[in-house]
This record gives sequence, structure tokens and C-alpha cells, in this order.
Amino acid sequence: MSAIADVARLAGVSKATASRALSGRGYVADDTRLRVQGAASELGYIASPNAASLVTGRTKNIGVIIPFVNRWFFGEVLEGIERELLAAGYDLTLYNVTSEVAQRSQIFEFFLARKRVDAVIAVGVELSVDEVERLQRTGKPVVGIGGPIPHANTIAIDDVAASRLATEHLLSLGHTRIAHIGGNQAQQMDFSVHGKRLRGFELAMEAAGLPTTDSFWPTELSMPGGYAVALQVLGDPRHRPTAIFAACDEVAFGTILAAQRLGVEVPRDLSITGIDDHEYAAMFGLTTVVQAPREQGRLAVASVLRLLETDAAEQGGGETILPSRLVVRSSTTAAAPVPVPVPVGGR
Amino acid sequence: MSAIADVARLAGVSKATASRALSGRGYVADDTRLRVQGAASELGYIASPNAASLVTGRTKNIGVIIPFVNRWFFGEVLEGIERELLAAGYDLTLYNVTSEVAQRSQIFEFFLARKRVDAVIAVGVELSVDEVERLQRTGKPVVGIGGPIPHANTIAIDDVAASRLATEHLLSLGHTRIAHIGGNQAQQMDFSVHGKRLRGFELAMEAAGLPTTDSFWPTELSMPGGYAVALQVLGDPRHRPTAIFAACDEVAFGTILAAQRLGVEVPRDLSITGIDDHEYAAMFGLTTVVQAPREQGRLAVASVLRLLETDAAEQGGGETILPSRLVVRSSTTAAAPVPVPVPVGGR
DNA sequence: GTGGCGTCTGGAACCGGTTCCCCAGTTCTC
DNA sequence: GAGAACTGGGGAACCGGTTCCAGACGCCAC
Repeated sequence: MSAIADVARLAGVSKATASRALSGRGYVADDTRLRVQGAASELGYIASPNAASLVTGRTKNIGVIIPFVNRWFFGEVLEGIERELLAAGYDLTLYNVTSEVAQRSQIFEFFLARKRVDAVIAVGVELSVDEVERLQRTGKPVVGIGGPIPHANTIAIDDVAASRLATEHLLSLGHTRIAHIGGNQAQQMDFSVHGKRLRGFELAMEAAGLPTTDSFWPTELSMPGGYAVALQVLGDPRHRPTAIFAACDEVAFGTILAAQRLGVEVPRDLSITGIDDHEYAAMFGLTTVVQAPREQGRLAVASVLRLLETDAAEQGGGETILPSRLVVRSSTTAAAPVPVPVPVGGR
Repeated sequence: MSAIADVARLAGVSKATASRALSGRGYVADDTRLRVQGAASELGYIASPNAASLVTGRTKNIGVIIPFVNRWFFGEVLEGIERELLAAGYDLTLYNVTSEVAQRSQIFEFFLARKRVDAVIAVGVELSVDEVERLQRTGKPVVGIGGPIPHANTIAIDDVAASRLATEHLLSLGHTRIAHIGGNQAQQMDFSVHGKRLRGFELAMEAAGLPTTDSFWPTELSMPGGYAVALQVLGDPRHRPTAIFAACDEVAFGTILAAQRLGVEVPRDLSITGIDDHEYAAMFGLTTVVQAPREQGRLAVASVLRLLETDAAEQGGGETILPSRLVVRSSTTAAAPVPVPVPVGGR
């Protein structure tokens, strides 16, 4: 492993000049620069970021805090972040926080306190004011994905609006008996995503003058979770809704499977919407609201890099809300016309 | 941010003693050690791993090379690795390699060449001899998951055996018309997983004296991929197999969905097996062979840490093969008895 | 001719740790 | 009682870069 001193020696210059020539900062004559660069590539020299970060305080490394990597939304966000960071020459250090309090504080007090990362991106993790401030005091910008974080830039969709949009689509098709299968409030996610999606549903229903009592069915937000509860929702033909709004696509998939299992035909007997635009949504023909998680990851990286460049501790706490967009596929259709008793021979 | 010099000053000792007291190496009197530790915790001192690694050469950071984070197997492995590393006080730096050659060489020549990681875990990436040697020359142990890598320790299941096991289960149930839906050879994965699973299928069939012509249906290894091709496989009732071995669980799920769509009842009309034991396998009632990816991740970390401890460049290139185990659920049953013409009143 | 400015370069300090080497007691051994 | 062995601790070098500072040179203006 060659060090910059070797490069300097080979090029016949001092360490200082070699450093300037390679980093591009400060005055270096053109031919000197070329000589140094030549020597560097001849030796296969690669600067040690550890040594550099020791003095500059910059590590070219971003910490990502994420509760899951294996759920669709989180995995997509992570891939989006990783691609973008790699392109910018940054490393990504992964911190998979669980809900364990001890483990979370270990990450904050030990791992993130070490001067290893320049900034932190929190995906679907609601950081406390204290956690954010602790990071910012040490000069680390914080960017969040999934919901607002005080004093930090964040990127998210409007869960209430997305949910409302999905519900309104069903309403616009003439459905009035609509059930909502959503997240269990007991195992709430950060940013109370479950609650927001439920609220969007209720707002849309109320605006349409429809009752929402008994229309909410909580479950685990996964395909099996959706499947299991949908069997109940659809179980009794006499109280069967004509449409279901699922809080996420995987639940919607489970619902579609349950409907198939029960012989309920989608969309003829049952219209279904979700939120996500999961990669399998096309296969299931699911009408859904797009979340674009990769895009959210990219935006978070852009935001972080901007903060690192300006170097200022502006940290306005700006909230970027991505617009909600509905993708209509084949899981939704107009409600069957209710046979209205027509007065025969009426006047 | 306090440095070790501050701790030393507060404790009234030299930097050298402070370092020894905190790291536990070398002679330090007990009361001195306590004084230093007290000073450290009073100041909230946390050692800078960058500075330490500059002289020790150890970074307490492991690089993970992985082609996807969002596919079940890879996500599970990653979570397993992350948990285990965190517990051991190590950081995890993620390198999401795609199939782009340029990007891959960038990772090897730029990112991994920097002295940022102590070791590398490659998940489902078949490293070349050159790549492994380059890493090992710089003292970085390499551990692989998913298949053998020359000169590196690896952890994997036996794809041929797993595949054979899944097929033999169908054979043991009396099925003779068995199709295999597997990975497209054109978009082969590393370690030629697709080919191995196909071979295991063929070996089992041949051992049973059954033909394998026209029984292989290639597709993309995903739920939609399985769904699409299964519609074709099952399309013609007259040439319909009685059992399908899918190369992975997601394909099996797609196959189950396609069967439902076509009114083919599982398992009465069609038995299905997969490989993975995906978290949704229970919901689909899928009979499958377990892969235990989290366990593989844990084992890889254990192997890496062992290599780092022994510090020796033994690197035997040992291959750890996890045993294949079949989980029988409700997607498989005995083949319908073929009505054998019984001679009536025969002599 | 002198002063000022812009360009180019090298020496040296520095980032924050670890470790080598040396010194000073104390205890053990012959 | 002398020397070895062990324990405890400080000074300084070192890891591999970056950056401050000072000096040298060329050029222009006054």
C-alpha cells in the first residue's frame, strides 16, 4: 500500500504539493500536477479516507437508519439511496434499528457518536428532538423519509391525502359500502402512518356523507395479514362490502387472494385499491396510489449532499411532500347499480 | 468533542496511559484505570475509530457486497448480517453491486481499495479469483454466501440437493408428470443457481426413470414471473402436469395464483413445491425446502470475525454446506390414482 | 529600484489515537 | 546484596493525510 509520501517522492515533490495536486485545492503548476497524477496512477495510489477525515472531519460516509430492509417500501428506499450515494462517491453505513429501546440508544450513543458518518438519513424512523439535536450538535445533517421530523429536512408522501385519493376513487365509482383494511393501531409504525391512512379514509367517507362505523378492519400490514382479515371481511355474503381500500399494496394482494378463495370476483363483485404501487401491483391488476420509494431515496440523498455542501446549519426543517398519483388498473370498477324499485305504471 | 488528551488531562495521566486504561492493553494500576474511565464517561468521550484505525489498521467495519436488497433471500441475509455485526460492535458498509461491469470494478478498485473495511462478505456474488486475491493481499478476509468462491470461506445450501429433495417429494407422492418452473438461463444468477436447481430436478427425474424433455419452463424468478408462465404450463388441460416444482417460493406463489385463476385446485389437481421457506409460504400452504437466509448471514459474520481474530491468512477456502430440510404443508398430496383397466372376470 | 500581488512549492504542525522504548519502583531469586 | 523480573507510567514517534505559513519567483505599476 503506497501512501502519499511515496507518490510525492516518485514525483519529486513534497507531500504538501502532492496533496494539493491530487485534491485540486490550492496552487499547483499544471506540469507538476500531471507528474503527481502520473506517479499516483503508476503506484496505484488510493487515498485513505480515514487519514483524510481525521483532519478534514469529513468521512464521505452517510449513515442510514432503517427499521427493516426486507419490506418492500424500505428495501426500495434503501436501494435508491445506495445507488445515489455510490454515484456521488459516498459510502453507506447501515443501521438496522429495531424497536428495542436499548438497541436504538446503543446506535445513537455509540455508533453514531463515533465520528464515522457525515450525515444521517432516517427511513421510516421518527427521531426525537433530542436525537436530532444530538446529531446536529456534532455537525451532522439529518434527513428523514416517511414523515416530519422537527428541525430536519424530510421527504414523504401525504399519507392522509394518498389514502383519501384511493378512497375517493372508489366513491367516484359509486361504491358506498367500503371497508378499510389497515394497520393495527397497537403495532403502530413511526409517524403514525396507520392512523393517517385511516383518517384519510374517514375524511373521504364523511365528505361523501357515508358512515364509517364498523368499516375499519385492523391487521398486520402484509400479504398474509391482508389475506386473513379479508376472509373475515368477505365471509358473510349478506354484509359484504362492494369495495375495499387496503392501507398498502401487500394487504391488497392478500385481499385479492382471499376474494379468489371465496369465489368473490374482482372487480365485478369487489373493487380494491391500495397504496404503494408495489412491483407486483401490475400482476394483480391493482389500482393504487404510487409511493415512488426509490425516488424518495434519491431525493433524500440529494438533500443530504446539499446540506453537506452548503455546510451551513440552516436545517430549516423543510418538509418535501411528494404528490399523490393514482394508477388505475383492473381491480376497480363501477359499483353494480342498486335495483331501484321503479313505480310501475306510475303517474 | 473531547479527545483522549482531554481525558488524560482530567485524569491526570498521559495520553499513553489513558489509551492503555481504556483499551485494556498493557499495564495500568487499577485505581488509575478507574480514574481514567471516570474521566472518560464524565466527558462523554468516545474514541474516534478513524484515528485508531490509522495506526492499528483495523476499522471495525465490514463491507457487504450484495446485488439486491429487495429480494427476499438477500434482504433476509442482510438483516441477519446486520444484527450480528451490530452486536459485535461492527459497522456494516453496504455495496449494492448491479450487473454493470463498470460499477462493479468501481466498487472493487475504488471503494474497497480504500482502507475502510476490515473484511468483505459477498452475498450471492461470485467473486473472481483476481477479486478475492486483491482483497486478501490487502489483508481483508473474504466470506461468501450462496456458492463456492475459490480461496474464500463460503456458506451455502446445496442447490442441487435442495432441488432434488423438492422433486423427490413429488415423486414419492406418486407424481410422474412433473414440470419444473425455473430461472431463465439467459439471466443466470451468480453461482449458476438456476442451472443447479434444474440439474437437481433432472437428476431426481432420471433416477426415477422419468423423461425430462419438455418439462422445463424458464421464467423470471418472481411472483409475476411464476404466474405468467404457469398460465401457459397449466393452460392446456390435456397436457397438464400433476405437479410443479418451482425453483423458488415466489415462483411457486405465482403458480398457485395462476392455478386458482384457471380453476385448477391445489393440491387436488396440482401439487406444488418450492425452495426458500419464504415468510409467506405458510399463508400459501406451500411445501418447500428451507434456506434459512438469516442463519446464513449469522454464520457468515461468525466466520468473518473468526478470521479477523485469528488474524492468520489461513483462508482455507472452506465450504460450509447447510443441510436441506423439507417442510411439508398443504400444497402437495398424492397423485390421483391412474385408473388401471382391471380385467373383469379374467381367468 | 522598490513595493505589491499572484503563483508555486516545501516545511512543519496537526487531526486523535496506539505503541515503542525507556525509566523507576517493587518484588523475587540466587 | 546484586541482578532479574514484573508492574506502572511518561515521552515521543507514528499512522496518512491536509493545511497553515513562509519563502521564492515573476510580473506589473509607480
